[in-house]
Amino acid sequence: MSVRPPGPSGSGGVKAGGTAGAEPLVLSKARGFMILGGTAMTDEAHDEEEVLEAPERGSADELLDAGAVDELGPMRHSAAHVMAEAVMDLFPGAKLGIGPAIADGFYYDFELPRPLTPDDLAAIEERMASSIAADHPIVRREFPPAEGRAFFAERDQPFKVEILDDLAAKAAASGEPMPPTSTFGHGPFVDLCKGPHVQSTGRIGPYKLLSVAGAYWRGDEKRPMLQRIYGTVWATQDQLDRYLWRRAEAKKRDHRRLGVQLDLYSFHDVSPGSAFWHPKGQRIWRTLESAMRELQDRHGYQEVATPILVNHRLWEQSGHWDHYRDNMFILDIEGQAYSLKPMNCPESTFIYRARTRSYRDLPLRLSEYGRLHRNERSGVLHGLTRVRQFIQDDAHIYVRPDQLAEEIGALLSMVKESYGWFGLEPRYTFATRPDGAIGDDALWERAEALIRSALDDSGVSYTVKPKDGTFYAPKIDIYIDDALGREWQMATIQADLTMLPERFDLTYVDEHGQPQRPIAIHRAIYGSLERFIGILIEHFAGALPLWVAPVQAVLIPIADRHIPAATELAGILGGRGLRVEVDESDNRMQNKIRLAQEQKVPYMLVLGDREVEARTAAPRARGAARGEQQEAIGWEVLADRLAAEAASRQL
RNA sequence: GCCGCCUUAGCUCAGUGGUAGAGCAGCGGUUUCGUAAACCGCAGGUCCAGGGUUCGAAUCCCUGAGGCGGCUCCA
Repeated sequence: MSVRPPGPSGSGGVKAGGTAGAEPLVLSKARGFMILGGTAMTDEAHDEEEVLEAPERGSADELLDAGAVDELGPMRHSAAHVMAEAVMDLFPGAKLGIGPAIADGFYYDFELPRPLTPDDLAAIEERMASSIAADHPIVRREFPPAEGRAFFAERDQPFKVEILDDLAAKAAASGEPMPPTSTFGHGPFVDLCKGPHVQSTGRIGPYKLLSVAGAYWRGDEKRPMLQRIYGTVWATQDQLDRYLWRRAEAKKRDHRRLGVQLDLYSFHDVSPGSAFWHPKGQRIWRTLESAMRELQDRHGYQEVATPILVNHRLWEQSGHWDHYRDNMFILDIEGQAYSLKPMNCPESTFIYRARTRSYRDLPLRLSEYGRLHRNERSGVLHGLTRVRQFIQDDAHIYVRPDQLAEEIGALLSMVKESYGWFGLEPRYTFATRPDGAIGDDALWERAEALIRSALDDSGVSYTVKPKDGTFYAPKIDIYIDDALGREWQMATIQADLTMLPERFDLTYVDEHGQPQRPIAIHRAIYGSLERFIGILIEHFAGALPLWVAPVQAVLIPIADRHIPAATELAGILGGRGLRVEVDESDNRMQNKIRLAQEQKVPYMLVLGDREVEARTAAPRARGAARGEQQEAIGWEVLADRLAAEAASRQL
């Protein structure tokens, strides 16, 4: 069964995913699933049982960022105004916050006498329709500043007045004259607004209101909580339908849903924000961990392990007690405050200081897969991507200042290599000193300059996030988008001249016998293993590449008499390090295939009388089209091909 | 943490004040099958927890927990 995107067929301008990664086994190309393209798929409507098919190499970006957005901005902004008009109409006395266009739509914030319900959204949508049908011209009007303020004050719009007062204050501070108050209005509605807008409300295309959410006024949790209505609007009904369809598809590849469906992990309220890893999920984990260990071994890392439960004195020394205590789980043990470690870094210094370090010892690369606990506020927990306990592929690298740039270069290449194993495209940011950081200005300036030049030397493009560094170090952060377009931080590379080196008084002896300060690089490449696996599952819609798949092949005996041969083949494949299962159930072959397909197993190997006779098996790739059949292949050749495909980490 | 919504069988969900339901999964039996669902039967429930209203609560109210959508936060 397939799912069908709405709209006319063949008109989608977006590239489809590639084919299933099945070159060694499958002669004809498996059919890629066009998750965005307009290729109409078959079948009647299925409700609960829709199978999510993966665009094999489709990225989250393709899934959500399809379709040009920029030219839709004015229309979306106008739609926000029309929605505000409708809300003012239905809720007299509503106070308006702000209402911008955003990617794929718009929102508007309101202060209302009561919470909105889904029925309200329907009523607002309906009221919007009449304003759009009336095709009111959208007109800009300027007022002298005082008049503008009075206009919104008279209409009892305190948030608008606050915005104007802030503009006035800013103008006064800079000595510039206060600009005139710009408004846009249509029909009876007037809003403080710089524009631009479409010419009239009739130009607003098909729209839909999506959700209501709370949002602090001006993003400040000390200010009132407003009600934010999110909506989407497009130039054509077809575009709107497609957007809604894409949204539904993205939801289907949510790792929280797929984790249950694929039996990888679960969450239980006895430990909110912490995953229970099932056998198959743990296999994914081990695969990723051993791949990273291998990469680290090649790059001269040494693995260490440090305690999880630590006396708070350590955190006082590191600065966490002052800067991070709210996020730490603290326990009283015989009258002493202990904490579950939220980071590995301070403890690595004990290993550094275990003996006198020579300049010849550096770089000293200590890696650690330690379990970390962070007390995240309940409202922010989110599947595997925001948890309270997790494991990082962490490392602390102690270098001489002259070695920093080269080491960062090596790290960037490790990121590139390992993300390439999954076809992920990282985005880089450079985060600078935040307010309230520890350490003196000179060290920060030096650290930031060193990172910046390492970044420039490496040739990667990056954006700067001012004041987004940690309290002890500027950093390079690497981001990925998930299936729903949310951005997640993955890898991080931090150049620490202050916390570990200064607060723990780390030294090495230079070639003149003098003590010197090393620099500590904190880095994690996957970042949190939990988060990385969650993102991977969404990226591949659960259809993990052969080398990561928890079950790489299911052997399907057609009848019970074929089970012994299937078991024998499973032994051969297992002997080659492949993870395989034999389906010994008394299901019919078709059902065995269906179940393996639903579990997104990369290969199904069918054995019937012909195959058992010839000691072959008929391979079927997960991406194969319905009805597609492959020629049987001899067991040894099959084992060679599968093992080679897994070893090469082919996508 | 804040605002709103949600929580019924292992999973997906129906049930809006009057005897707790379906499909899938599970178990038993029959079937041994050629590329995405064989057939018959059985069993399965603290209707999230606690309190209240009512003759009677899965259903209405209150409190709490967890989840979802956002906001804030995210070393």
